[in-house]
Amino acid sequence: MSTETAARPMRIGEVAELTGTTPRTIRYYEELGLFGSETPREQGKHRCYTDADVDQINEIVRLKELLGLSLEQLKQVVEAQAARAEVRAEYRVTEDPARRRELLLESSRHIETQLSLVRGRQTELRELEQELSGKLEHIADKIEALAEL
Amino acid sequence: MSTETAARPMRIGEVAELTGTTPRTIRYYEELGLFGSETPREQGKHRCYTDADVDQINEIVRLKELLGLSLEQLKQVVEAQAARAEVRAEYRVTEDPARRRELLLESSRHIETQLSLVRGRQTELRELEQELSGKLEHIADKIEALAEL
DNA sequence: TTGCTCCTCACGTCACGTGAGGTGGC
DNA sequence: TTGCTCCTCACGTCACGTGAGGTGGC
Repeated sequence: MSTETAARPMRIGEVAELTGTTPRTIRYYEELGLFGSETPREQGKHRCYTDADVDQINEIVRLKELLGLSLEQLKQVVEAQAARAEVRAEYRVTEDPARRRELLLESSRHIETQLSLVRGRQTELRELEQELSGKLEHIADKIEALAEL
Repeated sequence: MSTETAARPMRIGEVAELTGTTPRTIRYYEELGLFGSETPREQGKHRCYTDADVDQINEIVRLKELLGLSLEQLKQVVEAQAARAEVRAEYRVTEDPARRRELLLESSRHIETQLSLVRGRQTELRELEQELSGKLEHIADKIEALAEL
């Protein structure tokens, strides 16, 4: 996603521009716990972000805009992702193929849930598109009929 | 859209169910002027709706949900439609082919604007779908690799 | 040191949700 | 007449916008 070579730290204004949001929105998402301030930052000091944070915010914004998820629902998505990342780290150590398989299957189910939401929206949009192009065609016919007079 | 034979009048609760909204939402849209109460209804009496109102509300809800338009933007869409419907009625009387053509072209432009919004969303959803199915494939590969152990 | 961006309240807004108390119409 | 749905305020909520007044860091 990000083409940065170094993990240059960023401030909130830059992150807002990169994600098409505002500083207020980013602070609000942080307040709701939508992404983690691992390093707890002293009160009053500037927030500091990495490329990974930009990716995270971009994903949140996209799921919100395109699928119409609420921030409460997005929090659950994010928490599920974090939980799987943690377990993944554990299994990388334990090396039990059966449980690794289990974990991978759970990830699949999670992604498939999102995919079905995406496809549902696509279907609705296709229907809307059909209706609109139908209207357009109807108008085109009328214009042609006028030309033949 | 509607399969009713008679134009049976409806009350707000039924309309809410048919459009997947709530009475509150419908009253709010009316308050903002998103659809017209042609017959000005005496204070305190029940609102009365037709199948045409149901269609209108369904369209508003769909544009809002799928394209993410605000109610302010939707009001402009609705007003533009109403304006065109009025002019259309006029031209049905006057019968000037040149002006009819002009009006039809304006309708086309209006619909094309909406179509481009729909297609933009479709592109974004396709990108999201690609990413998600890419992830899914990646996981499937990993599961296969585990099976080969 | 000067500017700019950032900080934290805190109130405003949009799009409704949710009662409270009362009336309409089959 | 009884029930149900509807009515109108009016306050609450979610997802931020928008200042006000002050501090951080290149």
